[in-house]
Amino acid sequence: MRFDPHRARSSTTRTTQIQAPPVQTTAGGRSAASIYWRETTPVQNTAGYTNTQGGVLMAKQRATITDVARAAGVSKGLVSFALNDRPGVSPETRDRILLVADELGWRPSVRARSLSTDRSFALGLVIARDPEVMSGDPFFPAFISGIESALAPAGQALVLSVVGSEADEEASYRQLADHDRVDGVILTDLRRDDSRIALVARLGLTAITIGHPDVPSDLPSVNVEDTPGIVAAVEHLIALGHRRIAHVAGPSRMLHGVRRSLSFTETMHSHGLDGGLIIETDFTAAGGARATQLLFALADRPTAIVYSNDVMAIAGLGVAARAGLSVPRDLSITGFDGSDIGAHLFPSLTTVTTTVQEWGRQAAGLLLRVIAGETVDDIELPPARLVIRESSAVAPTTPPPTAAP
Amino acid sequence: MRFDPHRARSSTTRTTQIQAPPVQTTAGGRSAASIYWRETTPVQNTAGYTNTQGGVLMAKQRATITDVARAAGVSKGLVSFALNDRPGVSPETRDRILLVADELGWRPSVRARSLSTDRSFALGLVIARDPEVMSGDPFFPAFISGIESALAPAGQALVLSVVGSEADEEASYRQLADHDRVDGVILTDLRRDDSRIALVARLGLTAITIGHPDVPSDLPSVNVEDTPGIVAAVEHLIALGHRRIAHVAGPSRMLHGVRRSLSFTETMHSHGLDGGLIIETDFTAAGGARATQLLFALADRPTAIVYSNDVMAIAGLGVAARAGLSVPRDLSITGFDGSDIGAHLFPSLTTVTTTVQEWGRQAAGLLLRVIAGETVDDIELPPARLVIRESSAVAPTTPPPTAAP
DNA sequence: TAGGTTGACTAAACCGGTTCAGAAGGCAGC
DNA sequence: GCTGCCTTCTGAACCGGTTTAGTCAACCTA
Repeated sequence: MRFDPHRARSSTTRTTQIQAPPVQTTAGGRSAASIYWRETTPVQNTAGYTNTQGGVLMAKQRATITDVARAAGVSKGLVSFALNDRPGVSPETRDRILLVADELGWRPSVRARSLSTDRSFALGLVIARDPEVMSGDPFFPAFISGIESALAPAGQALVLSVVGSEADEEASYRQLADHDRVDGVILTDLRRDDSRIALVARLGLTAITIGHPDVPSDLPSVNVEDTPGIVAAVEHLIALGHRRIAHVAGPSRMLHGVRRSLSFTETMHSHGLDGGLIIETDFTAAGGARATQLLFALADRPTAIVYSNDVMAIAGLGVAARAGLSVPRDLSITGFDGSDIGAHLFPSLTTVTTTVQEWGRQAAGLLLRVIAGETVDDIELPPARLVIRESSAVAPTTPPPTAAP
Repeated sequence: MRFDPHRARSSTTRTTQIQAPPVQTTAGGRSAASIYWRETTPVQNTAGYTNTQGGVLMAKQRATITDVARAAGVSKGLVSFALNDRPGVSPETRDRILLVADELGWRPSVRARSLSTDRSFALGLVIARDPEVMSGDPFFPAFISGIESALAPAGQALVLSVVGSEADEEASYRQLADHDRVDGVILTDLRRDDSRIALVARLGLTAITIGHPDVPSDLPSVNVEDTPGIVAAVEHLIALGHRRIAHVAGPSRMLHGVRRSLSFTETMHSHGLDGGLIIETDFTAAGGARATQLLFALADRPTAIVYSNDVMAIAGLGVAARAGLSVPRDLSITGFDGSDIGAHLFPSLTTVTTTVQEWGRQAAGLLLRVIAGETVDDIELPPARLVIRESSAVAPTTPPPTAAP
């Protein structure tokens, strides 16, 4: 066999010595060395070879398209045609090529394909959240798991980037684009006047958004109506006799935060109530607790609080209990997220739930179609809906204790 | 300009028509079309070109190494040498090449580099958890954010795979390997007799583990001692006078679950107490609630419960409150995770905390060094430590109500 | 002055795919 | 028999890097 520098090179990077000579191993050191065998499928890979050379076990190489071509007695190009279901290949030849490819256990090299087709076969998701906020937030695990369910069958991968600040976020998108890591990105957690809409255009990244941005955007989107959830929560509380209802909102620079606040106010108005009190905070437990304390300090504290996520609502439950208020007797509370834990609290949490996993699945599917060049429509998912549990009940008839003379 | 099929091809995939002719757009349909400009840096990219052809705006192409070579008046190979800091390039030439590369805004193509060097410049993480379990679990967000902090500066990416079952998990690793997506993977959530140790070897994936597997393994690992946290929790409770202490454990097929259970029992024994009661469950809120109910049904119910995660502990607090037990007066509770929300409950949750983000950072760093071929040592991180809050207090002196005649 | 060495550099192969121009052969039509 | 066309297939270019063999001039040594 001819000595091929490349083959040798890639082999040594793919293999390691059976036993590192002691002299190379520093005391206490350890290398990740292990002998392995690149797995091949059914029949023996005729293109593979084994060879010990200088104590190095050569890894069996994966079959390439050239191996398939040689084994099938045709040219590389024809193999490519056959494998990509393109016309110009006779049925018999096509079958033979497919058979041979299968026998050799051939799998296309995503790397080579990427280089020649200028595609990455991967999608990107950049999450810009303080880890502290992300912990306890049930959104991303479910969302990512939904994305995955659409990606894996399509042979695509998800490149995830988690950054703490919005400055790092831009760098992250830039790196994805500069390195051609992904064929498109999913923009989530839209903000007011979100600079990412322009950024992805500048970077040449194909993108879709979760929700409609508030800036002109050509990007397709997957939409979930938050508002029916908030409306339902507020109307539920009003129906229970509550009149002084407060809203603990997420950051107002987040679009969904704004929308929830807005629909909170609108619903209050449409029932002839004043706009209600809105406290803006940051989605963290600490923020939710602080906001709740502020509300309790008011002369006429609200009899109900609509929180814009479950973590803050749970913290609110804690603050209420600590203040000697009984929920729901003295105070009703609603959350937003439908997180699992809410059902197991005492009192269990009335909340708004959405099918986050489905968002992920639909978003990934949509983006894949856009990348494939299809003409797509925006996707509307079932609106958020209210789950009534124990933390909401009829408004107290007596004035709340703190408002008593 | 010569017509170059490849350039034309890649251009059309990278650009879209300024305005899709109405006839191509189905009613209500919308394409993600947008004009963009692949961003280049400082000086005008002399290799770029603009051109309208048949109504299609050609994107400015990114400078390639060939462009740099031409502009610097040297060969491709020499440019590669200069850019990779390899010997054999005169200082003046090197400087000139670097200058030219910078002026052209040249960025190496990760794709081309991947193909020729047989590396992916990415790490993989496969998470096999039911999304329901993952929601509310503060581990992964923090862990991933730690990984990212080590990866981004190194120009590496994280390929994440979230699957629901262990069967899908194997397929996921297989796909990462088959597609050469990553240079290595981080194995977390080790199980008893974990098949992944053998799997990654078979697949030829470089890997590290979080914690020591219970099977022979050559893989380097990042280790965090769980046990001091559990030991501290149990000793804390014993010091408070508790004698009947139960443990609500995670699945026993998970190694960390086993270790926590074991050190629970050992600590009990070493203080002359019986092994305590251990209920195995699944880390979900529902599981934690169920286990707690079981414990309450006992004739001599425990006066303290050590939960192996915070979600279950929080559910336990709910069950206790629902049963009319006051925590910590009638029952002490400890969690495990140090999740944010625990500090804001009433009573706030005594828990065990670890620096999960640091695990991620160290794990990614270690794996990168292994991939780079360095000889590495296992990494030991600071052990978990107990955070005492309000949910644990002196054991009740009177027999618990349910045990009363 | 011939021969050997060194340093800087070029040319070309190579990674593993995709794509296109064109060759070869078969067949129909005139 | 010639032309034209279609189908099937080959050969080669190409994506954008990395790496090696080899060229060439300058310098050193005997």
